[in-house]
Amino acid sequence: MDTPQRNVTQIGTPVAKLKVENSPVFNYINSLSPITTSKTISTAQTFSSLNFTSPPPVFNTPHVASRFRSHSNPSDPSKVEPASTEEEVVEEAILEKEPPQTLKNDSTTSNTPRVISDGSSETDLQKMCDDNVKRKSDTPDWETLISDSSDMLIYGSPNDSEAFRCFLQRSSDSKTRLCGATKPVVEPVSTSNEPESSDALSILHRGVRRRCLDFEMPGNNKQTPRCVVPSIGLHLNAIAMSSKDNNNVSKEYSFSGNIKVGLQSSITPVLLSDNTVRENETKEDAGDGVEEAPLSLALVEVNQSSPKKKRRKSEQTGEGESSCKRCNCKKSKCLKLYCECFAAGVYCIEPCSCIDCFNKPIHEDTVLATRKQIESRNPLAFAPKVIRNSDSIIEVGEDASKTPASARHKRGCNCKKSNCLKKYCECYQSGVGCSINCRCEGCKNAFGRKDGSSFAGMDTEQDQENETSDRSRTTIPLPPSTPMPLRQPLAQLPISSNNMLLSQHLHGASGSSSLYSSQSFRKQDMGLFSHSRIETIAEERAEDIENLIQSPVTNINAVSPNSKRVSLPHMDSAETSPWRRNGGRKLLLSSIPTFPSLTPHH
DNA sequence: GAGTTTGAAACT
DNA sequence: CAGTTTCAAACTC
Repeated sequence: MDTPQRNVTQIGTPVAKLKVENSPVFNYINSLSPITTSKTISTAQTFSSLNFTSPPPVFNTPHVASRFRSHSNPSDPSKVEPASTEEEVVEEAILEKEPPQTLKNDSTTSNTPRVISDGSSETDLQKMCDDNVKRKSDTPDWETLISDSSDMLIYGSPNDSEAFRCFLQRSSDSKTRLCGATKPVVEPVSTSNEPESSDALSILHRGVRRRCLDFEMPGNNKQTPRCVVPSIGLHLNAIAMSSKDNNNVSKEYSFSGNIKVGLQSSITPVLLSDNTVRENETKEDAGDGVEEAPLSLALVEVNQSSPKKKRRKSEQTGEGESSCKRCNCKKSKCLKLYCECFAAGVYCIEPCSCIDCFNKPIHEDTVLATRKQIESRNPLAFAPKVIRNSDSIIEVGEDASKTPASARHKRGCNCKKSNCLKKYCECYQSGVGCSINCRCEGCKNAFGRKDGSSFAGMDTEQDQENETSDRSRTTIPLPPSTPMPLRQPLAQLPISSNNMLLSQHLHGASGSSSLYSSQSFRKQDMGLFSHSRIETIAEERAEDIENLIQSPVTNINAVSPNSKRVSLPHMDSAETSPWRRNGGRKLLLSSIPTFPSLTPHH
């Protein structure tokens, strides 16, 4: 291993050249197809096949290679030196221990980062992903290992900034994602100067990945940029938020799980500090600061019993205790969105009371396939359901102070009988007000009515006075866990929007041109940045975060031309979605394209 | 804890 | 795309 690595690494340096040329490795490399062959096209196709939109022309991101290098270098840390992308790639290929596969080598030797440019189908990618995982770990027990080992092990992303970087990279270069998919191993370490631990981390990360369907939670700086799950990837959200117990949080899927959990799960309207949240989430990891929300949550739950009761308990008590989603599916095999775990992008875990569950690492393939299928039907199926905007959202005819919530349910609810006053209502459940996206009847959402005319406590009852005015007057039941003021700075992260964008991008939303994609990425990046940043500075002043979030774009998008409340631009991802029936929404969405290009927020 | 209600998801 | 069915959570008793 050392030899090849060294040689390869040194390729390009005059001194080493002679040695290298005599090296078997070098010979081997020479025997390969031209290294410089660019497979950008095929790569694009690959993405296409994956339903990814064609990646922006930002392909030659060296980091991709470097990222992969990380895990392959542990054997020779000293060799970790700035090398060209190609070199790194080759190096890795060699270290891969895998027989020289034409395809792979082709791709690796191309200028394009090691995206598998063989045009393999997503299925293939998934397989490859699995293969890679297996190959690298060489032990099928990682999963078990991971499960057994505490999350401490798992979330060892040593470098926040690295994670963040990864996300940026990913967002700016879909290829990276693919790479990640094909190379599930996380390599935040790659550039983190921790070669000696890279292996372990990789392993751990893999474990994590297996633990949850999709841990990409950009906001979670703790999270390793495990450019992982082939297809999806978007459920960043999910995960963390998975805590259904946090009534309000449940479906928010914010990037910054920590923050959001704190925000919404909290009984108190006060934003919980990151620490607070952390404590609730994972007491085991207290202080560790490296746990990832999802997993930690899951782990926490493992220690719990009677999911349902616990959940209710939690809800009722309003405890900030967050936990993973726990389902109770009986017929869906936890492979449908009915299943909260599945919907949240996490595997079912012990506390789940599901029957015949397939949503487990063991059935990873099935899960992924199913997800893929669902996403093909609705690209945003796994996108955050709640879009938490920044304060920029302007409530029509409302004083900002009256704004029920800065967040809105992506698709809106369709309540008929609950008046949006019960958790049947997704808006209410999420702790957000109904919006024009909603098709609810007799909306009395305590967090804000569809017409944006009321807010719990200050409900004027003027509108809708006709119907059940008495009811609404009586008392507007608040959700189990008292909703926090949704205007909390951190609660307004444009998080989900990113998700959606990502989603769109990944699934090649119709008509998404390169330019568009690029813009999406911009947004994404921006959002990611925001989130990551937020994560990173979780303890910094909220105002800072707010500033961070309130980008021009956000502001612009926050308001529709007619000043009506508008969903965030990412909604545009659903612009053509068949499942969007609401005409009003379409109208709003149509205005999106007019938004000025996004500028890199960082 | 069992049964009912509800609305999202899935299906046709 | 609308109507219907299925499903599981939320809720009630």
